[in-house]
Amino acid sequence: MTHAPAPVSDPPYLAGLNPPQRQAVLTSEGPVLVLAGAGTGKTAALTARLAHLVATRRAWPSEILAVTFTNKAAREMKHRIGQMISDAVEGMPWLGTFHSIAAKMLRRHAELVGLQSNFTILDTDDQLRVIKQLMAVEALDDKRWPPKLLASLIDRWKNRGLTPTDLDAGENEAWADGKGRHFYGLYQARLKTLNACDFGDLLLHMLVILKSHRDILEHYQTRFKYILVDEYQDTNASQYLWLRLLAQTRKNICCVGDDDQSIYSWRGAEVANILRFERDFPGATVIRLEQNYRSTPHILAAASGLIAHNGDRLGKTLWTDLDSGDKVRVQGVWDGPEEARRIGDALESLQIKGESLNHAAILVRAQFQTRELEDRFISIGMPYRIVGGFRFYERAEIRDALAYLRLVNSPADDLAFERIVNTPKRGLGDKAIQRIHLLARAQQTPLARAAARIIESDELTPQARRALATFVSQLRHWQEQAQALPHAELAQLILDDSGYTAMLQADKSSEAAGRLENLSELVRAMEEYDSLDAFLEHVSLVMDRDDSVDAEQVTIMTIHAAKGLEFRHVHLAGWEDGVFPSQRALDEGGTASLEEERRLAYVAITRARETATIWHAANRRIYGQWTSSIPSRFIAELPPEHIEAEDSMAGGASLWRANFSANADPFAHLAAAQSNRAATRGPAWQRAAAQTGTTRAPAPSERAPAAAIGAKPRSDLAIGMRVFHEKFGYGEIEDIDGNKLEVSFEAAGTKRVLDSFIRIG
DNA sequence: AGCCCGCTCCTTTTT
DNA sequence: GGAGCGGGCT
Repeated sequence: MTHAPAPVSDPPYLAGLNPPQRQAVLTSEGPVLVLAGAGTGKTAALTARLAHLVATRRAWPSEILAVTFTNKAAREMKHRIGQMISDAVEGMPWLGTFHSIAAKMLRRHAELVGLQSNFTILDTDDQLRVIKQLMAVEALDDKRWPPKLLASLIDRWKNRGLTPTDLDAGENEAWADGKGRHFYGLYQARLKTLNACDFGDLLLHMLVILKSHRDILEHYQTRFKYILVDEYQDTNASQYLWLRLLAQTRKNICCVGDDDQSIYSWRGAEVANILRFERDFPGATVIRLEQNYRSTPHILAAASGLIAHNGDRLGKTLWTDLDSGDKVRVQGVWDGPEEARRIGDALESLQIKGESLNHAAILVRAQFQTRELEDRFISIGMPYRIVGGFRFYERAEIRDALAYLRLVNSPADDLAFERIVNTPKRGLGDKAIQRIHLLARAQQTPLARAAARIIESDELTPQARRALATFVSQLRHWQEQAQALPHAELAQLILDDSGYTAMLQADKSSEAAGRLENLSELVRAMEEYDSLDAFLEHVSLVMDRDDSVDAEQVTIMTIHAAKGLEFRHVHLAGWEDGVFPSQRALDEGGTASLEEERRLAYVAITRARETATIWHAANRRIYGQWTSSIPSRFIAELPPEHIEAEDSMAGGASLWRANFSANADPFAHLAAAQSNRAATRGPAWQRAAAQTGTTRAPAPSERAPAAAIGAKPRSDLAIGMRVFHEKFGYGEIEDIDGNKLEVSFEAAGTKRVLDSFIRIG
C-alpha cells in the first residue's frame, strides 16, 4: 500500500534485489567491480547477473566464464542458476574453480608445454616425493634444505606466475645458496617425464600458452563475451594475469569481492589486485553492496568499528534495517578450561530455549584451540563436529586407493607405483625398490614395467622376487578386469585382492574402522561417474568431504573455514594477544599482517546473525606451558557502545582494567616471568607488562555433566555391549544413563560419552 | 624390515 | 603437550 508495486516489466531474476544489487546485475558492459560487504546478498546478485546475460541474449551460457575459488562456491552458483534458468547449467561449461577451468583448457593444449592431454594432477604428497628424489640425486642435504621449503617456494613462484627462467637473483638465492632456479627447473622437467602437473602448473602452463600463442589467446578472448570472478580479493598474481589476458579485448569483466575479507595473503592472494582494479581497467564501474541482511545492528557496528582501524581499504559502510538485538558480549574468564566450560553452558541454555545446535558455531583462530573444547564437550555429552583438518581425498587410505586406480589406469604413473608397491606390506624394502628404480632408469621405462622385468632376473632376494611377482601379476589381472568391470566394482576388487581391506580389518586401532568406511564411501562415490578417467579427474580437483551431517550438533572450526558461512549464534574463543592476533603476526610481518588478522576478526564477527560472544582467558596453556595473557587488542578496538563486557573474576570488573593482586595466584611467577620477557616485545607487550597480573577466579565449580536436552536415548544399547567410538576406539558399556553412556574403553580408559557417538562394535 | 625412542617444532588451507 | 621424523637398535 505504501510502496508502488514493482513495474510489471521486471524480469523475475530482479525480484527482491535492492538498487545497488540491480545495478550490479544490469551494468553488463565494461569492467565492473562489485564491492560486496559481508552478508550483503552477493551470491544473489551474481547469479541474477548471469541470468540477465543469458535471458537478454547477450551471451550463450557457453560464452560466459565464471570463476570461483572453491568447489563449494562453484556448486552453490550452479545450483542457484539452475533454479533461475532451468537448463542453462548444463550449458555453462565454463563455470568452475580457477583450477578446474584451467585444467580443462590445459587438456586441450597440453602438447604445447610438453604434456599429454591425460596428464595426472599431483597432490602435495606426490610433489614432496618428487622433490625428495631430486634432492637425493643431487646429493643435497635435506637437513639444511628441507624439501618442504622448496615445495613451498615453488608453489609461491607459480602463484606469482614465475617460470624457472623468470626467477631473479634473490629468488634464486632463496634455495640452497643459489640453486633455486636449477632445482625448480629439475622439478619441472621431472613432472614432464611423469606427464604430471601440480596445482600451480594448471594456471602457470595456461599462462605460458596464452602468452606465446596469439591464436589460442584470441580464441578464448572471443569466446568469453563476459567474465565473472568471485572472491576477487583472493586472487593471486598468476590468476590475475590469466584473467587480464582473457579480458583484454572485450573488457566485460565483473569482479566481485571484499577487500575487508582478504585473509589469504599467506597463500599468495594479493589484496592489491582488488585495490588497483580501477587502474587496471580504466573506466570501471564500482558498485558497493552495503545493505546487510544477516546481522543485527550491534554486531554490524562492532565489526565496522573494528575494521575501521585498518589503513588500506576501499571503504564501505554496512547498514541494516533489522531490529537492534543484543550487544556483542565480551566475556573474560580465568583460563582455557573455564572458557570451554562456559561455552558449553551457553550452548546448553540455548538448547533449553529450544534452539537447534546447528545454528551455533564456535570459531577459533588456530586448530589447537579445538582440543580444549572437544575435551569438554565429550565429557558433558555435547554433540559437536569439527570442520577442517584433512579433507576426504587427503586421507592416506583414499590416496592409497587412488594410487592403485591410477596405476591400473596408466601403468606409467611412477608416483602411484611407489606409493603402493609395498602397501600393504609385501616384504619389499628399500633395497628391492631401489633396484627397480635403477633398472627403470637404465632402460628408460616406467617402474611398473621395470618391476615386471626384474622378476625375470635374479637381482632380488627370492623372497622379494616372489612378492613382486605376485604383485605384478595382480596388476596385470586388474588391468584386464578394467576393460570388463564397471569401475566401482573394479575398485572393490582391487582393494580386496591387494590385501588392503584385510590390512585394515586386521588393524585394531581406533582409526581403522573409519578408514574402511571411507573406502566404501569412495567406492560408492565412483558409481556416479561415467568412467574411471572422469572419476580420477574429478577426485584430484573437486572431491571434498561430505559435510551433510544432519544430526544436531554445534560446529567448531577455524575462522578461515567459516568465511562465507553464517550462524545465529557465534562464540569467538581465545581473543588474547598471542592467540588472536597470533604471536607470529605480532612478531613478524608488521602492520600488514596485523591488518590481515584484523580482517580475520572482522570476518569472525560478521558470521553472527543474532548473538556474538567473544571470549578471552587470563591464562592458557600453550605448548604445554601455562602462559598468562592479556585480552586481544582487537577487543579494545570494538566500539564500547555496542559491546557488553563482563568477566568471571572477583568483583566483575573487566579483566584488563581491574586492579590485580598476585596473591593466591598459583601462576603468578609465570605471569611475572612472562611479562618481564614481554616487556621487550613492543608496545602491546609493554602494555601487558604494566597491567599483567592475575587474580584467582572464584573456584571453578566442577559441575555434574548436564543432560543433553531433547536427545532421545537409544534403545539398541545394553550394559556389557561392545561398542566403537570415533575418538576412543573399542570399549564395553558399563552403565547407561539416559543418552549418556559410561564406557570402559580398551585404550582410553573409562569415559562418559553420548550414545550418538557410539556404534555397536 | 620393522620397531622404538628421543628430538624438534609448533597459524591460517584451496586447488 | 604431542605429533612427526630420523636414527639407531633388534
